[in-house]
Amino acid sequence: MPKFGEKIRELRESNNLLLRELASEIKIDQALLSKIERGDRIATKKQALLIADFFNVNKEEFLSQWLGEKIAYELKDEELASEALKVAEDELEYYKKTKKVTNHV
Amino acid sequence: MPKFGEKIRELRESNNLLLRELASEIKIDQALLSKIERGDRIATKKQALLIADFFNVNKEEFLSQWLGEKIAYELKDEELASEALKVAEDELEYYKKTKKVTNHV
DNA sequence: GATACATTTGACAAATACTGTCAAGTCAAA
DNA sequence: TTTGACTTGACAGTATTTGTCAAATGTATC
Repeated sequence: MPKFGEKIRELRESNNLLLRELASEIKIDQALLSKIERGDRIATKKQALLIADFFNVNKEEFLSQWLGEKIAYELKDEELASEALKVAEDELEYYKKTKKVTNHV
Repeated sequence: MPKFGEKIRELRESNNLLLRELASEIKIDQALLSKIERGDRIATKKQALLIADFFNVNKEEFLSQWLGEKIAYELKDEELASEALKVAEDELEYYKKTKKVTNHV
């Protein structure tokens, strides 16, 4: 399932790094990185950014994949997932038009 | 913004119910219901179901709107929201094909 | 403007979910 | 059967979400 995790694994392997090595570069536990690559856990945004930086890949694209996977993960057991995604698109579209600003994190 | 909350409010008002009355019917605090209608809070799935039942509306459609709003709410401050939604669709699509079963809730 | 009623808002404790970590587990190659 | 790479499960600590209350705001009506 996890496109994002696969991508990380590809990057890591094509750079001849061990889990342990990449984990240490980005300062996370290798067990956690393993889970992220396998799609058992979703990386945090911060982790995704560290990885993008480390491999020097397109940040927007990488983060979109990260966020997309995060959503897919959340919806994986929902029967109405694809209908919901359409609703979400519409709502965000409409929301963007009205340019409303909400409480930021 | 909140299509889902608006929908509830329309249902409630067209049935001539006060916040307090609907809240009591579905056994939640009226302050919470107010927030849900206004999009300040996202209803739980259980709550969405109770409302659908109470008003006797199409459950699939209603839940899709609920879930869609939940996602939209989560993405409201993300710049890459729409790209991410596309990624999520692809991933779920691909996931569906492989029919893998994960740990259910 | 005072009263009455409906709704909204803010703050908070309690419940729930997420994160990182460790130790033990599997697996493959030598 | 040892070694090294990776995976898995369990758990404490932390962060987020949820429900609730009290106070605030709005809105007629007298």
